[in-house]
Amino acid sequence: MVAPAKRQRISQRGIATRERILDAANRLMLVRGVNATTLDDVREASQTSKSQLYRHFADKQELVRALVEYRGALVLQRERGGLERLRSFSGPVRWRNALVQANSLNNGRYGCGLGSMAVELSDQDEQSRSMLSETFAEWEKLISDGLHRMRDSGALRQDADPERLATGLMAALQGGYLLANAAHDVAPMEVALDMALEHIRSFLVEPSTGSVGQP
Amino acid sequence: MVAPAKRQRISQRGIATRERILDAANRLMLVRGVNATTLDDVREASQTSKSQLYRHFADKQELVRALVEYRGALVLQRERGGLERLRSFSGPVRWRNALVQANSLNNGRYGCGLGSMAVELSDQDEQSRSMLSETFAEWEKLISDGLHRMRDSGALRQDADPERLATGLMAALQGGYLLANAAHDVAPMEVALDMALEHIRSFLVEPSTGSVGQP
DNA sequence: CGTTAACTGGACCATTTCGTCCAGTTTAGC
DNA sequence: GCTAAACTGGACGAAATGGTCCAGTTAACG
Repeated sequence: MVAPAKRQRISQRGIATRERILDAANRLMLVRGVNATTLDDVREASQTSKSQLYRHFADKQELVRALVEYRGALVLQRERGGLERLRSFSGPVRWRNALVQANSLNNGRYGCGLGSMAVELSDQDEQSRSMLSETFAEWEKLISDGLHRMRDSGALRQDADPERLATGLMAALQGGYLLANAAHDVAPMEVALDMALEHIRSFLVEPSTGSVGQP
Repeated sequence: MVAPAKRQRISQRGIATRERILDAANRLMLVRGVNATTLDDVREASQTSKSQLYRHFADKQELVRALVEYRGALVLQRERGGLERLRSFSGPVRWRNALVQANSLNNGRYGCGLGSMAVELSDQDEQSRSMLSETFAEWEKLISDGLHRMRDSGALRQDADPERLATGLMAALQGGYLLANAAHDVAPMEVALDMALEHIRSFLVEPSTGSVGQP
């Protein structure tokens, strides 16, 4: 006989507090990294108190895991918008331009919220690693779905492998973020993405003549 | 008038101790990350004591900076061997195979010693970031020098841009490391490197017909 | 409205972690 | 060999950090 699950009454205020904590953790941990951010930092930035942190999250690890989910949802939501209507090759190009522009606003700093967590957490918390891996897979699927559509519509050759192309593009993006962050310069990210797009372009049925990325 | 710099007498034993500390820090921080590794961890793994740590390094930050140099020297030394005699396209392919095989031994875990430090330190210690950025540049130069030789010898077309190709290859490598680490599977790294090699291959004067990476 | 549980602020505790100090040992160089 | 400085072990201190507790406030719901 199982004890009836104690139903948790949750108020609007509570939800808002939880959101405020996650948002503060998100911002702080993006620039300082997860391990270098303390709970007191989060508490202060979120205008809350210790007991609230521990009411909403069992411990720091749980907060971090919640942040992994939070960021994953943000990224996937953002990407769905940009990738959903991939049909011609101009789609990936616009996608590239948006990412480059966003990253150039901080001169290449901070990198990808998911990628940096993956580096820091993969060998530290198996559950976070697995969630991040899952999120990357979904992200890649958004890309490969678009490439599938391009192939079905005849824009891409039949021998193009959307899954491989999507993985390559994702690796170029993550590697580009990493190098751009180290250099404090968005240029390596541009070069990396252009390489991946060029690679996709080589599978177009009717390759255009212009080079990628420089209008 | 400047006080004469106090010449530091250094013994063989001291050198060995310093080396032992760096080696221990290297191993520990590769798997746990820099911030999650404590000085006590390093002390224990290196079979030394607190006072020795602080004799050889002013503080943790200095140890980390020394480790950045240490790893940079290791990687560049290793890479010089593999990249120095790049002449034909089989060179990069062998290089790829060696990296993939090494990474597959840990099922994709741990990633690149330089890349992971770059993610963790770039927004935390400007000096480390700058050293890492410098090391990446030297690494890329080893690659681009090889590509230059391939171009001069007529293997690569004249319109190939060795610097851009090298940056793209490095981004693919780093992104591949990152995804492989998150997935605990070397496969994404293979796909990423193959994409970059395919891109280089597209600049060959006489493209071979076989695909890259699967013999 | 009144009761109950969610919520809040912040004092407080325990541990971890960086860093210091010092008494004793070993080594380099004369 | 002798001496000075490098070297070593480990006890110790102080601050940072994760985590607990509780008295009081606010909101949900009959």
